[in-house]
Amino acid sequence: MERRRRGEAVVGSKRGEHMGDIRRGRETGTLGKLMALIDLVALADDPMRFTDILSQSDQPRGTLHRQLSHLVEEGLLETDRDGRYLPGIRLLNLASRSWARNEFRTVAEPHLRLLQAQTGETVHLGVLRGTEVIYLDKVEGRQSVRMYSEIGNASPAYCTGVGKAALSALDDISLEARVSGLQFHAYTEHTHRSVADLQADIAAIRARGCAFDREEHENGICCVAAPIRSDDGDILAGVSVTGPAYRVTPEKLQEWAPLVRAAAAAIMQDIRSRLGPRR
Amino acid sequence: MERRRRGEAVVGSKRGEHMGDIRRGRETGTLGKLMALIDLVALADDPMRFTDILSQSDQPRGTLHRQLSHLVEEGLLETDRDGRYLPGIRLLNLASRSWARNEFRTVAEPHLRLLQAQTGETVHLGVLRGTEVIYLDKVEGRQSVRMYSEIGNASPAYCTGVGKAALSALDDISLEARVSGLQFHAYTEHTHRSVADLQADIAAIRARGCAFDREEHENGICCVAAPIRSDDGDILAGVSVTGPAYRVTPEKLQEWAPLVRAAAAAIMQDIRSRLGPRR
DNA sequence: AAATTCAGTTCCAAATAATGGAACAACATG
DNA sequence: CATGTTGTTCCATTATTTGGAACTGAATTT
Repeated sequence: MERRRRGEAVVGSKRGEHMGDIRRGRETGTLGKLMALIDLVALADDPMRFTDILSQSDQPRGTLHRQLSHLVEEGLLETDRDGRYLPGIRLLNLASRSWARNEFRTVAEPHLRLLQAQTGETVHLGVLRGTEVIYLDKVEGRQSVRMYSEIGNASPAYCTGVGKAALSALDDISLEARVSGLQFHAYTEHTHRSVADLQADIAAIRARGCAFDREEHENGICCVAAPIRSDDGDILAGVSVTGPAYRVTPEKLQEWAPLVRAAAAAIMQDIRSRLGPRR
Repeated sequence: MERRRRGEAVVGSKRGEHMGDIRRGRETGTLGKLMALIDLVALADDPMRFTDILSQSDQPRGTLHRQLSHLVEEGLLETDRDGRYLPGIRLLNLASRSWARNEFRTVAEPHLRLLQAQTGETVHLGVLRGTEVIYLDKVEGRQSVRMYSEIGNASPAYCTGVGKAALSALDDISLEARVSGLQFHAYTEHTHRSVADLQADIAAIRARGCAFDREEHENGICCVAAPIRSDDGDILAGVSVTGPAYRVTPEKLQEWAPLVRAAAAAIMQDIRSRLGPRR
């Protein structure tokens, strides 16, 4: 009668907390199963052999084979010379358009640049998606390392400045709904360990108007972030200034807080006028 | 069973003309139809309303509605506040992984940096896909503008240095197969107008070991590029040095040609040793 | 205010594509 | 050579997608 549920049992295992997604309920049929496969391959640390995928997706061999063939055919996956599966460059191509014309990002960009100029440190823009933050943009200073590696990246909301800031813009009920049942991974000794920890922090963030990340996600990295929210609650995001702990001292964080809040406010103002209210 | 490679007949030459819309959808069943929709939305210059999509995909209303719902559900598309469809950020997220762990790109990266340091101009790495080039990486000098906008971008092979270089690494038969029937769009007054033009250029490129682009794609932009090919022909790509015509004079192009060829050679060598022969 | 168009949504029998089991290659490995 | 491992193909069964039509709801016209 009921076919087995896709996704759930399959994808999550690898690295704890991916998929804070809120897509319980609706099924997307064939597409959902294929996306679960893409996720599986894309999230893996190495190219996957057919058998690896077979063991982690509970599809029968024949079915899986056809599914993968279709994905390869469409360029969403590729095979290396050993026949192992990798994410395909078609994804890159689709993403570049998604990025270049993202309205929110476009509107925010000048403010990110200003904030970068004011602080001299790296500025991030990220949107909340479920309980993860996806970085939409990044403006770096002089010592530019690699850019792309961060854009499009998903990180847990509970241990990043942008993520916590965005969460703080939710009302209590929505917040509770999102974070309850969250798995906390101890990235550093400062990472929040429980929902209670997180909620306490978020109360402080609300009072203060900005979030701090003092080496919660990565040792030696600190940031200040402020929440961005559209009036209709459609956009839930954050902007942050990030840098190495030795440069970004607690005093600096305090000093930058107003600037970051101002940037967030300016972005919200621009959203209001440029993107307009719901028509 | 000899499936045909997709892309060939499809590749739009221009931005505006979203390829044959519903390409031969049947190849990958449901997925193919959905991907055609994503393409449609991603290639459009503006968000599309339901009706816009309806008129350009020959699906019945009910079907289209469900398809779009599924795509939105999976985050591949999004709707703005007017209900119009846009590419979704999930694409960005998937792509960032695709990019960060792309073996070829990773291997090439240090050589791109070296070439950038040697010339001081922007260095590109692109792979050939059908008759388009997709840019995999970019290393810029001082006056860094925006990065992401180029990575993942697809451009016609016939009017870009990287594209022509990559094409030159094909044997005559494969080349003929790819470029015959190609539509030539006159981006500038120097853009090739016909297969014959292109083939003549490619003969020269083969003899010379590198390709020039003297304002063929964009006015005021010139480049030198060299082909990259793996022994098994699996990888077909190119590396280039690009800059504004006033800085990148014909003499400079000549001067850099050996450097670009050397970079390409070094990348090929690394591919040979690092990615190893077919196991 | 009623009528008409337009834009989007829902429904369900019929068409079609996906499924899953099993058999089949192709290649290592003991 | 026997045996296991990995990947591929086939096809009756079954589930999913399809497409036409009917419905909503909002804007525009009469």
